Amino acid sequence: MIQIRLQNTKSRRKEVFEPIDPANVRMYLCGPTVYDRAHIGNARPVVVFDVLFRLLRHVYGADHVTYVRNLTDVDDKINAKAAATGRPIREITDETIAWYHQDMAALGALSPTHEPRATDYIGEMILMIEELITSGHAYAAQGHVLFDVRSFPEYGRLSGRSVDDMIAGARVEVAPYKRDPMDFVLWKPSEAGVPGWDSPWGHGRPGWHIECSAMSHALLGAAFDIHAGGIDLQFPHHENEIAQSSCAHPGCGFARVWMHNEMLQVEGKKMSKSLGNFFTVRDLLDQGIPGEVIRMVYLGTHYGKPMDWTTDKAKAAEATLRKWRGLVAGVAPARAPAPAVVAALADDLNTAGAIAALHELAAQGDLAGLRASAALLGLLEDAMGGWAEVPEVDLSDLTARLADLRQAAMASKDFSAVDALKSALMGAGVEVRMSKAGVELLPGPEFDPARLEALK
RNA sequence: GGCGGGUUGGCGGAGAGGUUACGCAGCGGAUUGCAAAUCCGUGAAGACCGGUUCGAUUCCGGUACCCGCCUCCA
Repeated sequence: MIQIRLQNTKSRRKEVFEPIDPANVRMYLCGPTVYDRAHIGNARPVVVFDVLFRLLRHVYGADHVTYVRNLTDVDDKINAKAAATGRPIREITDETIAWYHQDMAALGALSPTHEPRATDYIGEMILMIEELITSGHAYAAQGHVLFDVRSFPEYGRLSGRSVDDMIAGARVEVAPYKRDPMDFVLWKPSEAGVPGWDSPWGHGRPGWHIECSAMSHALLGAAFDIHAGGIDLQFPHHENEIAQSSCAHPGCGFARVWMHNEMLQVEGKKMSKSLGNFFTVRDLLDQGIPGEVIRMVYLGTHYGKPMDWTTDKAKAAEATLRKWRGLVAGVAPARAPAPAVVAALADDLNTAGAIAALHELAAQGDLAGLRASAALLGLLEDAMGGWAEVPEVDLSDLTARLADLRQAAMASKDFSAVDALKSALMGAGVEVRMSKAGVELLPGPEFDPARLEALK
């Protein structure tokens, strides 16, 4: 059995991964709030932990891994969008979910085993909140239910801070009904026009954090293996999840390993709408950057480090993928990925190291191995290769013409006509290869048939 | 203010206490009418200051700078 080691945010250490049940390895990833297109920062954890999913399936068997990624379809941002556009909430969330599925599929992310929608688990959330009240970890006040952070001594452990530290320097929402400023909302009242459900505390809706606690419990149980997400979620979201789940199901342990990916920048700066460097995945796809290329760029940086999205990287990734796709075309994948690639991924998901190992395979000419290994990273798969296909064109006439011109030039020593045709061909994106053996023309990535017409 | 991450050759980006990362670009060569593609070869690094060590870019401490979270945002 391959030993997987993962950096656990909870212990701040790289630990040997030992599943609770090797026959059912369980992971949970915090998914999107569905009010708008996913931006490229949202997509990083999806791609990174898709590789983890693939690795776990490889090691424990495809039928022995359960991957849950939720869809948050109840949220004030969604409400705001509905109010601003006058559209029904369900229409907005359904549309956004469809976009999300398209965009993540374009990045080669496998579908999770389960994709629960928060609104389908309101009952479970209410039940969990009732348990928390009963056990003294939560209290109702003025239509709200709040989690009592002082009732959970470990609160703050994941993010390495104490409640007192946080209050000292933080801007916290002061509300008269809170016992402690750090107490957070489990349930809040819904005014007219805002989605709400009947509950023991009146008509209302859940707070943000409780959904993940309720859904992970429903689908993965009180204890599971891996909980992942962006580092920005470490506090407060994951901290609050731990508090809720640990108190609702004492002694179960909740998630064993917490994994967090670092943030993404664009050309060295924080991505933000105000800087004008804000991109959705769809923006990049529409610019003609293939999903596989975006994926390759993501995997070129270890997930634990900040990643910089640059157009240079996209170009480099595209060139590499094009080269590899050319090499493996028509080659059947080996039965198993190369040990070096598996070893790199098993070492805390070292995707950059794995890509280096792919380069080695390519250099050694182990194309079957390259293909099988790349698949573990979700690369070089048939389904994603459409972008790299060169158009089928008959260039035999032009090949013959160039060959004849060259033949004549060899005798006359005047190559001007040959060079003229050559540069015209290159201008049309045709790769021109001339050797002693003869002339060869190949459509390149920039191939433009329209420009070729002019040569006829 | 509190918590956390980062700083590696021209660029991107890993591992490892002592032995080539790797890729791109560059340079030299083969090949070519010239190129392209391909192949061979090659220079180049680890923010700064201390400590541990026979030896550190790798471990420890400090400094500087950058970034993130603590607040709706990933």
